[in-house]
Amino acid sequence: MSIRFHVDARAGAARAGRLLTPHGEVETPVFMPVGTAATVKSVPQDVLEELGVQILLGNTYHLYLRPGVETVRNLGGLHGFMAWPRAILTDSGGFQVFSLNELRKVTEEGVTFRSHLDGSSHFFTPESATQAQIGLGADIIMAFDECTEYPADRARTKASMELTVRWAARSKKYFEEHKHEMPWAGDAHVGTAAPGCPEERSSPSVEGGARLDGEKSGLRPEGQPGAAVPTWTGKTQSLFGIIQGGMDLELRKESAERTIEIGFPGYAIGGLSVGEPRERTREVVQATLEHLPADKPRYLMGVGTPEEIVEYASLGVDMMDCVLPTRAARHGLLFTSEGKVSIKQARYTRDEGPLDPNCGCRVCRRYSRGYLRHLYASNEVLAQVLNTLHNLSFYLDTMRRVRHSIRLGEESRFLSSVWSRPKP
RNA sequence: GCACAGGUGGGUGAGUGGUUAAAGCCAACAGACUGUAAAUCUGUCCCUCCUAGCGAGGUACGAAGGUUCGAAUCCUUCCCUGUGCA
Repeated sequence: MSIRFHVDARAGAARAGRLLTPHGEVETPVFMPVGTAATVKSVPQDVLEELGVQILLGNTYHLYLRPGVETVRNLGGLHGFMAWPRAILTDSGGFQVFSLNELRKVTEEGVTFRSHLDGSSHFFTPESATQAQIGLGADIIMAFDECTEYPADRARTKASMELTVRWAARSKKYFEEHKHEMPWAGDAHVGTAAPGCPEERSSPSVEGGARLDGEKSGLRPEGQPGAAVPTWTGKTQSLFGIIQGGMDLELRKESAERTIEIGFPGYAIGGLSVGEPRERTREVVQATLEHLPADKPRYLMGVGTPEEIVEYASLGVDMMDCVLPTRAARHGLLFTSEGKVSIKQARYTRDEGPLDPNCGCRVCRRYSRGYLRHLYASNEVLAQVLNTLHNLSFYLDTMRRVRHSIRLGEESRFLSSVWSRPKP
């Protein structure tokens, strides 16, 4: 078994559940911080654990270019490499097919990319993208897809969606034939336990239940070098399929049906948040969810604002990821219970209050807005660290409220329950 | 005191007779950011007025005079700064 998913509470269309992965349990609905280059920019992994991050996202394209899949594999796979004991999901590089628009060429066989780092040419196919992801060793990996641009006419959307379906089948075929090659498959490749530390314990486990509320994982005793990765003998990765179809509800349905027919342990809704109006996003999400199996995790890729992730969770989405909290933080935009705060503004220069009076995160407990504004204005790296810490805390806290709310069955008061404080 | 080199908008620094209210960078101010080519990007950034525009006036390149149709740019004197020599 690779992953298991249990829905154990519902509130309207929303569901709360548990996703059991080889690297611990993930409570859903979950927000997954993005750590593209094997790092959630500016936050160390142990702090992410303390924040309660249960699963991280990494990016195949970036890691393939640097440091290279073999390097990561040799250092214990992504888990060992970045010393992250909990779950990881890697994106296939499909999104880069979209975002690196200027530097790519798509054919039936695959995509030719020009590296944004040195201009070198690389050819990605469903097979190679899957192979790379197997090498990286994330718990959940994604089929190689084409994220349809917006706007796109029906013909283009249909062609793109069908290409993604064919690629999904190829990704799965390759995966089934090669999944045993993952870095931590079986006993032979279990990370690299720290020398002289044979009793290094496996940390999160399904039975023990990953402690997600701040307890240290005991990943690596202090002063012990070497990546000690939790072992998960006999466990394998899981490959998720991705639904495309642009803004066309029929094509979304067809994409869902054909992707489900191929068969995956989880399904993602891709191709959204690419510039379309927010109402359309909601509409497409809602319509697409109807065609996804209720017993499989549903992952909405690339969203959203705090309000949006709550809304999508209420529609029945189980997993979401977004660069917004981390990137916006680095750019001085902070999400709070009282709305967005652009901490760079002059009005905060002498503000001695906390960033968010209703937030219990380490940043809000300790620092003033005036100080945060100063750090940002002074271009201090700590500004990025603290800002990211807060935004991530806010997102994670929001999702905790969502889960709690669902478990209480507060379907009618779902949103108000989550936004029990002044709404942004 | 003498000899060089300089004095440009909040800072720095281009510009050496005419699309120059004056490049670029920084600062300042505002905005954007949604499966991360992002510690990034965009806009504003002398004053006043309005019909808000590649609009109208005004002020501005140390100071004062001068040459010229026209000067930040050329000339004169003065003031100031740096360096060297006394």
